[in-house]
Amino acid sequence: MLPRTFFEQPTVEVARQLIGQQLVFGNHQGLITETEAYLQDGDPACHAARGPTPRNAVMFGPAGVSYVYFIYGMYYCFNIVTEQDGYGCAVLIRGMKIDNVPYAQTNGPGKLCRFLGITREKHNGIELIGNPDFHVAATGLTPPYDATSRIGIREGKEHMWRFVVKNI
DNA sequence: ACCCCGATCGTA
DNA sequence: ACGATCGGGGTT
Repeated sequence: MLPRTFFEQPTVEVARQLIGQQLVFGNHQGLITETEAYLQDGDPACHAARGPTPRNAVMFGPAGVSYVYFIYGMYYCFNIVTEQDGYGCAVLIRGMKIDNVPYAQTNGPGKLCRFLGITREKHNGIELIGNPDFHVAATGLTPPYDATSRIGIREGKEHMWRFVVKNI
């Protein structure tokens, strides 16, 4: 299981290194295939860019905790908080490959939450460190990946902070 | 109290 | 490339 110190690293580095690691959620487990980094400072696309609000509060807490938000009136997105306590940064988990599950069901942030059953009501602010039911485990894999602009944002497209495995 | 718009998805 | 969709966050 990845320690808290892993998630306390710079957010872009965490997003990179999460590619190929194993996400465990209840009965389900799979390899993370796509991530995006969101930074408090100098990143207007980040929910925490304008300071703490009820929605983004957990982003400002300790690293290694889940941040789940509701979007477009019908989808949830799952993030893992990064950096030191007090800094509003996180990595959005955009996709994972689960054995015997068609990738089309887990290859987007909304689809992934829908498949796993992740909701803000139940899964926002969950501690992932030392949690056997919900955590990220090291695989030792370092698969090749592409770095691209992030999806669905207006500002901050100049940052290549989306990471996707090359061979799915 | 309310308005606007979004870290999406599916189809064209 | 674009339209559907709609709850709720953020500001009034």
